[in-house]
Amino acid sequence: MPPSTAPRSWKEKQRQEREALILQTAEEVFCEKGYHETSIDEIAARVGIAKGTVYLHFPSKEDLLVALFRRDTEQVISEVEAIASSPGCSAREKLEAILHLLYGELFKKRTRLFYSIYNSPEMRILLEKKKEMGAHWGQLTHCLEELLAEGQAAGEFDPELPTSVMLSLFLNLVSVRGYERLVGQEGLAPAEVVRYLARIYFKGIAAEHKPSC
Amino acid sequence: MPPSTAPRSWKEKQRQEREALILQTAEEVFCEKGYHETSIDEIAARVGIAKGTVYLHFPSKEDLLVALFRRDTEQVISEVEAIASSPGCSAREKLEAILHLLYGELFKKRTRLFYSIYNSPEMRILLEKKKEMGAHWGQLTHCLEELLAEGQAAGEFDPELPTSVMLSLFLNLVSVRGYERLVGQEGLAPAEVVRYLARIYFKGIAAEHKPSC
Amino acid sequence: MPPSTAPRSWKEKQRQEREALILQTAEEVFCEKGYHETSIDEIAARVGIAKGTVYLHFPSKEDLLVALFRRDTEQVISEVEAIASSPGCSAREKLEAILHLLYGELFKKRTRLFYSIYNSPEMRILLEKKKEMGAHWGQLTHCLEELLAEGQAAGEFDPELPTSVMLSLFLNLVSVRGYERLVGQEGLAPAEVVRYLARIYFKGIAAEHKPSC
Amino acid sequence: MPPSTAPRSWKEKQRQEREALILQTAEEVFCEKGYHETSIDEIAARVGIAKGTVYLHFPSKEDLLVALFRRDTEQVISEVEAIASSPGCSAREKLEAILHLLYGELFKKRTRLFYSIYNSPEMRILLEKKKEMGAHWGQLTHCLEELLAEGQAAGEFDPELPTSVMLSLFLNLVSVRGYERLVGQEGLAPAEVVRYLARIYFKGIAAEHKPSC
DNA sequence: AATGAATGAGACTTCATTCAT
DNA sequence: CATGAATGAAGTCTCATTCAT
Repeated sequence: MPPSTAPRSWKEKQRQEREALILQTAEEVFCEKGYHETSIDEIAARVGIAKGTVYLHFPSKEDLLVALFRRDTEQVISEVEAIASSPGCSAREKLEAILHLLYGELFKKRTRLFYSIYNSPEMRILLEKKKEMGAHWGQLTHCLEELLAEGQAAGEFDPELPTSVMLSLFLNLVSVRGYERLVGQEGLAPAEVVRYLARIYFKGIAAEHKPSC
Repeated sequence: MPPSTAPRSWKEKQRQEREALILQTAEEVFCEKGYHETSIDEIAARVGIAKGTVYLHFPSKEDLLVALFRRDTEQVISEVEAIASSPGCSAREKLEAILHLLYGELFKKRTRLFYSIYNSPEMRILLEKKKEMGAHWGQLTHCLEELLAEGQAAGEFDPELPTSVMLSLFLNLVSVRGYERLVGQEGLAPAEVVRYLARIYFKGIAAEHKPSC
Repeated sequence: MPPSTAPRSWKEKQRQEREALILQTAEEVFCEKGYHETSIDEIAARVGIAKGTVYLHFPSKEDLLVALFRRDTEQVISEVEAIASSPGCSAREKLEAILHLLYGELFKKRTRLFYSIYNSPEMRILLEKKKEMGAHWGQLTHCLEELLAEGQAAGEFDPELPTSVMLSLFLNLVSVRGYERLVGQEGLAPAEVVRYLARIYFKGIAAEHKPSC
Repeated sequence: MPPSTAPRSWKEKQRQEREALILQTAEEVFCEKGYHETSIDEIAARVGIAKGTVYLHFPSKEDLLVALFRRDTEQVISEVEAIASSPGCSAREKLEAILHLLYGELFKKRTRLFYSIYNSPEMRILLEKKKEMGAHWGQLTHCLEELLAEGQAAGEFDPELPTSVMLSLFLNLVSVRGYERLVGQEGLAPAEVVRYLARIYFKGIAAEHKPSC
């Protein structure tokens, strides 16, 4: 007997797989062409299904975007929270791990659109209409902010800096443009880029004098 | 006889003023609603002219966006270059002045859309189609990169950091989201935000003072 | 062995019951929302079966409407003919009984859609496409026309009036709008309305009593 | 100088003519095929304009129907009220004139759709959604009801009959089906039909005994 | 027999762009 | 020059119908 949270049947499983495939494809096309320049027809064609089938899974194009954003946000949140709650690490180590996560392999697959949405006014307007950004996004920033405050309390980070400023800059360490420029054009390895960015950032926010000096 | 760059006549002057007004208005509406959600009709209506008149100045909606981007880029470039070529200042002072420029009063009026375009895939795709980003944008990044390299050469900045990484991060100091969060929601003064950001950034990229050890 | 017109088996009986239920439900929804605004999905959902099952009984949405019309027409015809062939009644008495029938309890359940179809161009066009109105409907009007002619021959009704005009007006005594206005809004009892309508109609078509002059 | 109610210019005149032409054409196609079976494309094609042009005049297909209904209702109301307020005529004479009006030349051109809408549940639902039926239609029925009451008060009509019943039946004297049957199939002249209908109706509602007998 | 996921034709509607006035 | 009515391509979404399970 399957557990209660598992798909009830093979049909249900197939359904979820197809839904995931639509999301995956939509993400690709949205990234390539942008939300407005993408037609449902094109997504359906790439998946290899009919237009109407997309609407069986998502009631509108907007809802497709919302679902995408939600999926990516939840993915990122769960991974970030896992890192944040790992014991025995300093705040800096955790934040650096998060940076690696966002900049690493995951980046190409999931976080791209996620960050595009974060920075594009067009998409933000759409998501705000659906009241989607608030809850999830707030959860993520809250988690990061706590890590930063924790670091300040522990004497790792400069306590005079407002955590909101530190947070804002931390979020801006990761950017699609930066990725394209440094990894795509300059040919740097993502891990290398992260190392440099972390070096600059954490040195920038470090507490002035360590007591032990 | 007027100089060659000046409007040849009163008519020409009026024409240029109207063009500037259209650009200004388009920028407002694009920022408010996003490029695709904005109709030429709405821009014309806000300016108080007919739709056809917009097309006397800009051959297409895309070209309107391009002109906007070009105007803003040129504006920023000229101001940035003015700062960059001011004598008797260190690289850090110059870069800090540029940061103030981008984050300051100007931000609300001009740089907003400029930065949105920079970060939104939808708009970048459009501009790349028109092959507009390259030249102007390259000029700006080149100018900044030189300042950073200059600083490294002068021993101000850590010479081990790739200038491209420093540049990328410098560009990400300014972000619409950050502005909205810090200035809009948290109520910080732009100048204050810049002071914090600069403090983190320049401390982060500062050269190690090995001599004093 | 069951007689030939009876269901051959329990399965067949069940099938006919389901078919009747679909018809009944379709009638309700068509009346509520109109034919075009009603989806097969909604009918199936209200019956509690799957969409495909509806198609096992009726090959298309149009055929569903046709079957509905046929069912109602046959019902009305059989009842009307029963009244028409009852012995020992005057034409007027028979027609009045028919009026009561159409306006009475039956009205809410069955005749509503029937009359809507009769008066709505949208539905008449559909039925004419399927060549359904002719036969059945002709049977009904023919029956009524004979009663009217019978009444004229018997000296009950004015022989100078064309029976076609009398028939047309008789048919228009019953109307959905009239029912809604008089019974629904004004709160008159259906029987009362029929009494008034019959009083006007039969007085209007009564033969002149020249002998008594 | 044109009067203030006249079109301000030639442009405006042309606009109104085209709008009338669209309405006229829409009415034809709606009558022929029914509202839902008619596409905006077809209306535009018949008028000889592009689809988009229809939308310059009417914001939606529904609004086109509403405008049509309003135009026809206003037309009928104004003519009916003109008759109702003509001096020196009995109520019966006035009502008979109204019947002639509705059944006459006007019928083919304007009143057809008007009456179809009145009797079709599909269209009534649409119009009720737009809250259009109430005001205008109420004005018309009120006017007729007053005439009937006036006739009762004057001793022309049977005072025992509820005016609402008389009104309802009066409205049902005119019907598209009846017109088609009697004028279209039987070949009776409209005026002749009206004469018969009026004869039946007014005899049916006549006061029992004229005092002068 | 029953289901309901999949299909795809077709409807409405928008809006960038053109052009006669 | 300026206008704004007209255009029609293109997009989103619905739903009657089919068919594999």
